Amino acid sequence: MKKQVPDEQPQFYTRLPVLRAERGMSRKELAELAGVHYQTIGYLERGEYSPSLVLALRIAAALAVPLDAVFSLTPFASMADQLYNTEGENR
Amino acid sequence: MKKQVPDEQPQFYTRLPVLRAERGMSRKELAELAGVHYQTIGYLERGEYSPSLVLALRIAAALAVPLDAVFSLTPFASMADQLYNTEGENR
DNA sequence: TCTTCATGTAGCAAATGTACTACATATGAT
DNA sequence: ATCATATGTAGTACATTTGCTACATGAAGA
Repeated sequence: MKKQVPDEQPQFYTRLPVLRAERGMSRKELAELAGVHYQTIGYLERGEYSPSLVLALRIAAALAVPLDAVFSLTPFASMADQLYNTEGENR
Repeated sequence: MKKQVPDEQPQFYTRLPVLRAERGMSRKELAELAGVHYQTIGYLERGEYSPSLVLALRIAAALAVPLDAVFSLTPFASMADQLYNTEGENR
């Protein structure tokens, strides 16, 4: 069964929605690229469960970025900040 | 149940044994750093099953390398080759 | 309005990850 | 010879992931 409410604090953080938006992909498209069910992408974006390593690797490959750019144990800084904002402490 | 014989071709490749050896860590030590059971590390090194994303991230963190340096969907080139061998095609 | 597409919610069934315990073997040190 | 450590094998139990199906909603367009 899925988590109906994400009451627990997240096990991981993801840039999936951002990266997908940047590429103008729907979940369905990304899912097909990664070879998974399109609902699975939704569950990941909503943090309803955390993926397996191979799924995460396939997603990163489909987005053409290293895995650490998509998933992390610690929160991501906004990419805009990283690019344009000197104040951005986190990487 | 675990895979007794790795008859299927691997879902992923790992440098875990090499990296662990370089650091002179036992599986037990690494397991404690990553917060998992020490048998779990063994299963991963033998390719008996593939980890969850968070476990993989914790292991990479314990080894102080990016995840892509430890796990990959495609085979790794030897680090020695990468460092000393111009012929090394793969990264 | 009707249709399509993207997204959310709900549930079930099957596969898999992880912890844990126990035991076997090899190696190195004392 | 004994002991400790590192590693492999086996098996059980439980939680979680994943695929899949179905239905609801909202937005965009014809």
